[in-house]
Amino acid sequence: MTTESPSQANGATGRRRELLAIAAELFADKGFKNTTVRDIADAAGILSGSLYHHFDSKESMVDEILSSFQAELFAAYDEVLRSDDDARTKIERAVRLSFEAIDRHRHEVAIFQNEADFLGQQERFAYLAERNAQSRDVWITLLEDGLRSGALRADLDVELTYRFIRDTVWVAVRWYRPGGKLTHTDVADQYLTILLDGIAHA
Amino acid sequence: MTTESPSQANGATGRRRELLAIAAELFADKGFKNTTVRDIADAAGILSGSLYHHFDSKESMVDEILSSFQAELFAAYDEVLRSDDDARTKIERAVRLSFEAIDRHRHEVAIFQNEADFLGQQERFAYLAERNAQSRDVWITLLEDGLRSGALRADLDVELTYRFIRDTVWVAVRWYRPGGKLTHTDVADQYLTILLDGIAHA
DNA sequence: TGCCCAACCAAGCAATTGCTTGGTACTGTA
DNA sequence: TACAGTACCAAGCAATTGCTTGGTTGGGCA
Repeated sequence: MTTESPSQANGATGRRRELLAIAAELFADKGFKNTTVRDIADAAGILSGSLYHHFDSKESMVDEILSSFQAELFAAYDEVLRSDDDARTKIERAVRLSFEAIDRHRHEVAIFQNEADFLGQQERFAYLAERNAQSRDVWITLLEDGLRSGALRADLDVELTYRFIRDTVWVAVRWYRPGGKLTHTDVADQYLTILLDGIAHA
Repeated sequence: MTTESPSQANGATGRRRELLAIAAELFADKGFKNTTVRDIADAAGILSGSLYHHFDSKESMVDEILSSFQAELFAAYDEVLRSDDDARTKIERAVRLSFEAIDRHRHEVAIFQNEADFLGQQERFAYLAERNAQSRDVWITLLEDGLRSGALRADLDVELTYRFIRDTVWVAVRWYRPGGKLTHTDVADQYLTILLDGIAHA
């Protein structure tokens, strides 16, 4: 069915990685559906048909991009969850970790942000919805721990707070640029200041 | 050029409004590029070619949807700016006004959120970038007034604070559902609490 | 009764889309 | 030197796309 040899079916080839990186940038900039296989091939300096030597389909490209990124991201979340830091520190770490992910994998984050809803309708991408639920579990756990320990104010709506944090953190991928004036740490510092203590004068 | 009679060229026809509402829902759900004229026509119960009796092109549909919404939204911003409320009240009003816009025009907001970057590249949609700059001006003004008056803490990065607020408010369109358990006022209340005073226990 | 006109249909065209097929150039290995 | 395997090209197909064209329907008005 596939033209890959067994030894390379895991995508370890250098050329595969290159092509996936090129595709990821285009998917992030123009959207998955709005990026053609000819766009990708042009950017790679080959003909569109040649892409099918490396990949089964355009879908399998975005699949590989998203699933490998998600695996890495959730490994990081798990480490925070399992640490013995106090509740507030865990929340801080989870926020910093997310901005760092934007810094290191902006294309992947952007694709997930823009295409998850649409792709998630297909069975092949059902794991996207699962990962979303998993992410929610992480945050709800962290926030409820914060409430219990007294680190967070008691009148918070945990579900809404989770949504606000998630939205603000991940949508930053739209404007954050690695190598720009602000580092991901700068952004995380400022956001944590506002999130924890508010913008109003004390 | 167009098949419209002079008396209906402004889009006041009932049928035009219906078709635009149908198109707006589809554009919001599936994306502009990913919605075909046949999708729109099917949802309206007509054939795709019949759409061109009402509109010049698919682009002119999304143009009409976005430009009329933007006009309404910025009229509301202007009213807040020109009021003689204090800085903190103005910020609160601007936030509430935005959640209310999501409640009343979710399709339009969603389209603007998802397609502005892509559409804005075309000259026809240059006004989207202008509106964006205009919105930034409004918020930067409000925040700087807040700093000057002492309502806001002095160590804020105004530009970053603006981005956090803008992102959190508008991305709520992804999960807020009119008629659901939470009203737009509930959401605004909770967000303003967090934004102004933070989530940490005092 | 005759006419107008908004609203729509039926059919199809040209461009673009994802993908397929059969073949070629080059490289490393036995 | 023969062979295997990677990476690619050249050409094109079937489906889908936005949009066009010429014609039909039915209600309102003089």
